[in-house]
Amino acid sequence: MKDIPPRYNPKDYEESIYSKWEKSGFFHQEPDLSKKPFTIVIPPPNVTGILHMGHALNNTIQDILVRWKRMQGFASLWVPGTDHAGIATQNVVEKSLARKGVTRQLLGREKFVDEVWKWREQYGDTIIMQLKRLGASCDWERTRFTMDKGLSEAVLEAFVRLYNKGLIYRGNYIINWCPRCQTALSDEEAPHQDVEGKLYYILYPFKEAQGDTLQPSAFSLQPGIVVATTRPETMLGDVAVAVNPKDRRYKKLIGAKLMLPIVEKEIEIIADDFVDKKFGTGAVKVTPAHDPNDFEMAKRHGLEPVRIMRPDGKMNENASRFNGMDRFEARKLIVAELEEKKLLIKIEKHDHAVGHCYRCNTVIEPYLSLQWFVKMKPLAEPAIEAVKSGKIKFYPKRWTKVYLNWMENIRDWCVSRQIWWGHRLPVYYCMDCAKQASELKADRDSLEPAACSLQPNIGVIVSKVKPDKCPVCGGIDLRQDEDVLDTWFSSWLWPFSTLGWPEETKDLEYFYPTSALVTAPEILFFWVARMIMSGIEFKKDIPFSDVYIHGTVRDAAGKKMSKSLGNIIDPLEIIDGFSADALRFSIISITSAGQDVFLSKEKFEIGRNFANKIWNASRFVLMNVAADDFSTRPAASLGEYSAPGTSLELSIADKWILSRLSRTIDATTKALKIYRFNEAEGLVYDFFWHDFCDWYVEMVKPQIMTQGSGPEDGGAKDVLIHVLEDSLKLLHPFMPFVTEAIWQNIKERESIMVSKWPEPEKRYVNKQIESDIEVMKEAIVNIRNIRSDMNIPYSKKLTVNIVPLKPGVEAILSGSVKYIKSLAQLENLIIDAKLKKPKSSLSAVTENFNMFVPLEGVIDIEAEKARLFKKQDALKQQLLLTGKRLKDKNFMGNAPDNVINAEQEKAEKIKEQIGRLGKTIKDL
RNA sequence: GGGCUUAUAGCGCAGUUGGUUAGCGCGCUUCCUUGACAUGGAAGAGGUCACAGGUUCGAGUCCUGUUAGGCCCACCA
Repeated sequence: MKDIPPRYNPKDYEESIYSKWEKSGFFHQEPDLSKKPFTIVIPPPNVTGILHMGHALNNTIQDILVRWKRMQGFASLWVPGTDHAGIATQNVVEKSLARKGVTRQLLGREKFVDEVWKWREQYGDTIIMQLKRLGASCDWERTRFTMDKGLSEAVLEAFVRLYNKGLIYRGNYIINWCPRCQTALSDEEAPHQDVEGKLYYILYPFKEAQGDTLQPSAFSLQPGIVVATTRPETMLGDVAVAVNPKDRRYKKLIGAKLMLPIVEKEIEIIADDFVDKKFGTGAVKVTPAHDPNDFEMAKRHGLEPVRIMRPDGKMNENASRFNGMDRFEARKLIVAELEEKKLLIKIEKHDHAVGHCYRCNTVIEPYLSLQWFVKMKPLAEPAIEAVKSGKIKFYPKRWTKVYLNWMENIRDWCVSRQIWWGHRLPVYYCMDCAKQASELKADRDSLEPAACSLQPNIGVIVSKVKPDKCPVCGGIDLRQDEDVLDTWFSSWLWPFSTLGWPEETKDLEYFYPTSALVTAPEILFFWVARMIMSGIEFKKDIPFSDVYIHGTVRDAAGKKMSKSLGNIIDPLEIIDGFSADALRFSIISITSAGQDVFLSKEKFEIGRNFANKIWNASRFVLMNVAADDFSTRPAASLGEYSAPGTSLELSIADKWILSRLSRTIDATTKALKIYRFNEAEGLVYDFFWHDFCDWYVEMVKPQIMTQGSGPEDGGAKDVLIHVLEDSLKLLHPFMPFVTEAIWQNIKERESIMVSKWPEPEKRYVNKQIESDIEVMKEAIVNIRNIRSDMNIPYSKKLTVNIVPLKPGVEAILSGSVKYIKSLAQLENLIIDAKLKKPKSSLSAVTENFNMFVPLEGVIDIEAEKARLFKKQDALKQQLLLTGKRLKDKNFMGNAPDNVINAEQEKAEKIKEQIGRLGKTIKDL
């Protein structure tokens, strides 16, 4: 037997165990027709990312599932990988180039993309390597990247199929534009944030003075109409002012001409139902190129949009003397000018939600531009049905509603991005056709205002490979679209693209649809909903049946962990300081079904302490059971001990722990099935620590340590081995390293990772014995309690008399005399219904029994009495004081009720204590 | 504005379909280095389950309302 240190030192094991698993090929899974598949796909982390606690939680959960299913005999596959994170990665590489004084424009597209690939070669595996430290049992041979050849093929295939089905179109619409990244973003990529803004009230004068009657009655400063806006600079692009047709204040003004200040352009007052009479002044400036509502309104009224900004957020030539100025700078100057001209009526504080770029947090500009969109309604319908019908289930359930609500109000998806890193659109423009249409500009690396009126579909060829010539005119001057696709356009294919789609591979056939998806709520819309739609569209089947959504990891103050807040707890630091098992165990223990997780470093002590407990309990078994026993007395043969007619009857303790084990296996497995990870973990924790260590090991210690191995120990060693092994198996998905370290320590044998998940054994379940043991524990706890009260050390053996009060109790206690004697350190235990209270004895009463502990000769009765009298006197003094206060008119008249109540309660408690002491003294 | 979610011991949280005495971890008090483990063991103190109603034989759990947090969505300029 090896020397086992009394501390579990993770550093001695984690690395070597992981590489052993990897070398043994345990992570790799091929289709295996003799087994059922269990498949999960990793939510592909951003390739620029580093492992944060959200990942740690997410991947721990996935690893628990995969390891559990693997042990249950499933062909358990976990496909890892990363996505290319177009904007984020491009930003990172641009930043590092900037340090060398190089811009991407200087480099040119091709060379820049080369640079990004180089970067990804160097750093792209960081997060994958970090997952290994966590113990993740992914099939690394299958690691995929969204820019891989196969996955890129899938992207083109999907795009072309959707286009041919009429589900992809190109058009001029208001999209979310990030002036810093200089690209369009989807609605999901431009989350709204509340900001403190201002509402500017601006007077637009009538073209001519038209007499007093036409002056708006509420605003008599000058003849004109007052509009309210949060973005005054956009007035340069105004084409009208709109009022509600039912608004009595303005009814007569409809059709009147206004002079747009600063620009000095004539615009008209139009009527539109969209306008809310109650907001602002009830009159809205209409800026179709910079506001989605205004865009729609202008369409209804046949007004041409005027774009006043360039892609970088600076004003353009339509902004006259503000040309070239930053949008916020222009805002200031325009406001100043309006004020000077006395056209600025007032400024109000106005808090509202403004879109921000999810990559760089720049304020989004709603911007009219020519982009590619996916028509979502037709895709959403079957995806809604799949969830409504229960084919796809969310855990916890409540996310179903969130999903359905979003899907039912889904809007088209802008998928083109004006960046270089990503899948270039499989779209080609025929320049000859374009010339004929005269307006088309296939070369659109700058979004000039003229592009607004492009006719979208002339000369457009969508094809996976570049065609030789234009199918319409035969022209050979074809140019590919400069844009790339949204990264999520590749991620949404992940469940099947990683298995080989569009080819019909064996993997795809066997592993698709996958079993479960584990993810954070943040990407429900980005990713989960879209995967469901793409799965049904391209594979004609749902991508997964279960979606488990875990909580968001926050710091102890409830803030989301983020680099900018500096409240990050680095998982790798925790692994180094506490162990991977501690990280895994702790993070699961504080994560109840889908609730957010509040983290602080101390919480990892739970896991570290438990790992150490497992280590030491196992150490005890290993030190007392010969290595041979593990093979010569296999746990599987346990059953025969309890078979009738055998000489080796199991003891009550053995039967009890086997019953508890069996029920723990059952409950744990059930909890895992419904994704209640913390419950499953808690069950094993309680069983192992409190049933097995605190009671069973203590109960069998004497016979294990005094007798040799073999049948004469009454089977306890077999039970000990059996329960330990099953416990380790139950713990393995949660704490893979420590359980494997022990497993390998027991003797040379195969990994616990591929051992069989325990089955509950009905024949061991015995509720009667479980409740009997509770009575025994009650007796022991009561004796210990008296010891504690009287300060009697364990070295002093006691004699205890018990009077059973209920039928059956005598038998129970008589059957466990040896346990009570050893666990409570008794000289003698007398169980007799006719016993009377001996003198100088303390008693305990429960519904099952009366207990007397004679203390004559054990302690110095007189000295103890003296000590208790002294204590009682002190309490009496206290009571007197409290009583005085309660009679004090001054106190009672002035003190608040709660203080008086507290004082009264205190008095009651002291009285009680005095009473108890009095009884003890009398008993002695 | 719509939706979701939370309120249980000093702190952080469990408590599945209503059912004995409401649990766990940390912290606290007292004791113990006993032959697996002080990252441990034993004993203990500590709760009007946010508030107000209601349903029920029975409510921490279900319903309604109130209060206070948190999150997500949303085109009132």
